[in-house]
Amino acid sequence: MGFIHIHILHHAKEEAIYGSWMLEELREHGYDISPGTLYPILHHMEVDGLLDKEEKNVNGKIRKYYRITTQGETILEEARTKAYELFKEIK
Amino acid sequence: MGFIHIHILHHAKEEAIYGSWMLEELREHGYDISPGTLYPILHHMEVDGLLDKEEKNVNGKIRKYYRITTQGETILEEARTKAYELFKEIK
DNA sequence: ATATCAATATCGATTTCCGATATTGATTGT
DNA sequence: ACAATCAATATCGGAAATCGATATTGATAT
Repeated sequence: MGFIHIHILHHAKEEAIYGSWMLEELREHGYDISPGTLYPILHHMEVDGLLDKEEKNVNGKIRKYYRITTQGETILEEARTKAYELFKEIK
Repeated sequence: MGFIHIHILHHAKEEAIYGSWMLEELREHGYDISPGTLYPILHHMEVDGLLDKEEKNVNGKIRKYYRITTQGETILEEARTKAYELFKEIK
């Protein structure tokens, strides 16, 4: 569970997200993640029951939207707490 | 530059640190880092000029203390700012 | 000398990540 | 109807990071 996972869960809780949007979001915060890293992570998190997938047709293209699950929210809270612990150490 | 690096720089700024102490410190915060990961990182950060090494005899054993360098402080500040950016996103 | 002990170092195996390229699939133009 | 288009997603071989079990170090005590 790295920073990327936490961010995915966080945004997937606020609204439905999709891959390339998430890539752009992370890039804006200085995190250049490769698509070859992100997409497998999204799949894995779906299989693990942290995300729900819904396919939507947007401008004639299929886009896969992910939303957080109840289990994902639990994991997010745990990860948030842990990240905060670490962060307050160094701030 | 992951979280581990930031923590190393942070603690090496406050006081001289050594490998196994750092391992314990991270473990207490739920980060189980392998010695096989940490020691090469310390060496690398020394070569990169972020840490200064000083060997000391403690209870008849040689211990290698690391302190942050001026360059390391610069890097730490940058990393701290970036980490804060990311953290305030998810808090 | 040699046994001891914590700390440090090593290295082959595993896992994770990169990034260039391929694939997908509904729409548009002809 | 069919090919071209385009953004989004998927793939996969290579590179890099990490693991963890084991080896090494070196001053001290016996």
